[in-house]
Amino acid sequence: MKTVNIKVACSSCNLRELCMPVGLEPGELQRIDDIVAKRRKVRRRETLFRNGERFTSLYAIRTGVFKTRVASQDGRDQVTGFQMAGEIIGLDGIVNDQHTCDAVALEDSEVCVMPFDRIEELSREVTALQRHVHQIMSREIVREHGVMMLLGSMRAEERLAAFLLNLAQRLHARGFSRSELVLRMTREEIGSYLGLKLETISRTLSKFMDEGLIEVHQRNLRILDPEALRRLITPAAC
Amino acid sequence: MKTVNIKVACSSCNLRELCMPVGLEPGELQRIDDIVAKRRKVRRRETLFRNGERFTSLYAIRTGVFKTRVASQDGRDQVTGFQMAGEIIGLDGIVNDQHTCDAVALEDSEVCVMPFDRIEELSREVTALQRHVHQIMSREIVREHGVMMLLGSMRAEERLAAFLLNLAQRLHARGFSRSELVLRMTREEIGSYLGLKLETISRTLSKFMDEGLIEVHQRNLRILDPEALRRLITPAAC
DNA sequence: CGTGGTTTTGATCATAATCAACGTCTGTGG
DNA sequence: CCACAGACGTTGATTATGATCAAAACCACG
Repeated sequence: MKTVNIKVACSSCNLRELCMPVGLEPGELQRIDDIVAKRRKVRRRETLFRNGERFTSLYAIRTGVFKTRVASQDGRDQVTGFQMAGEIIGLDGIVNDQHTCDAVALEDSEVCVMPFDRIEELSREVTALQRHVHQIMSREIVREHGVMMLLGSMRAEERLAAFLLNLAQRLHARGFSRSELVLRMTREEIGSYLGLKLETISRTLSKFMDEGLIEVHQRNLRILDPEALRRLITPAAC
Repeated sequence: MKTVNIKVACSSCNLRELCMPVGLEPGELQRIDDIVAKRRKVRRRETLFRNGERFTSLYAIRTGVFKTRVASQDGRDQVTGFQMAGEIIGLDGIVNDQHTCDAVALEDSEVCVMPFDRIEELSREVTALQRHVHQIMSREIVREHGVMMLLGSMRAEERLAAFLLNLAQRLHARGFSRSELVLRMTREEIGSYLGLKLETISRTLSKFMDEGLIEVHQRNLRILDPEALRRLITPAAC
């Protein structure tokens, strides 16, 4: 486990508009700096935490991309999300003081480690932080509602279109291109997330390409016709 | 909107082992009584809150059963959960100060209304309450991971078996029979929750009956062979 | 420059959706 | 209390969607 003890302030972090400090006053911001105990590097394919491990901290992603996955007894597993810079992971561990999923880095990554007892302590004093913690958890619940909608009532093309648009939108919010992106995950991981097999992902991407909606070469993807993708998701929007 | 202002104490509520007061000391319990502003009755088919409504409160279910559902633009909707006595609903509203799903009573029901600003205020002082609020939200996140697993990687029979066992287990925790239960929801609602059509639910129930796993007459259901249902979910558990 | 993981594409199959008809229960008003 | 309408549930026949099986191409990496 690689950790770095150099203290780096949230107040000077370029993610402060996306991450934990959102909406805090300058004075409050300084206090948040204290809860980031340290940083930790996680290399590609390594786990940040695993199902069954003791829960101690939430993690703010500084760089890189993670997937979270849950496993059933018989080995099947389900990707429950892909997380990128500024997003908080580890919330699943709070309820039983142990993690219930694995967090795996999809590329070499770095996270800020925030011991949860420190968060609880500070959020008793800093109202804005308390509110923010509640919002982060609520946002995750709402996101999962969206995934349930996806998995429960959309067809393969709709799921993939929604996935690509969501990815592009989140990357754009982080200063990347609105249309060009690199898939950090395999077709199989996308499939697991969307409840489809990797062959279906591959075929559907090819279909989107034939129709001129996107351009894909390997993991590099360009969205050519975002409006057409959006129409796929909401067909009855006449 | 029917509301009742008679104050009823959590401390004397028969749900105190399941609901908001879990794990609180007697002294803390009294303070929680203060956050239950009032009760509200919701009749069958009526909504407790709707997508788009201003978020003000969390609700603890006292009696009855609810479903929550999200809707896509084009009218399709997805049931995201069924909630019963002692469970807390409304968490989706925290992030944007407005609800993002509908909560519909499946039978005449009653909830305790807990204004969220009061909860936040009190949980700054009562550590056990703060912890509990975090656990409730984390538990919901973990539950939704389970639903994603269900929807993403299980077949119709597995989904329905898991659903029935989960329902029976939760009812049993509330003092009802471990094996006998009344489905408060239609086949269509079960189907929406499980990402299946109502005909598939009906057929699969019939199949379970033919195989002697359950007995169904209308909404009345008896689990005859819980072990066999469990084996359906984890086939490779040899 | 090979080796293994990843991706594409084709052929076939299985599962659940769809379409359709009928049966059954519930609740409401006469 | 009964009759009726409408919602709910069951079952059958057929179809569509995506899974599975298989083979080959491609790429990244050591």
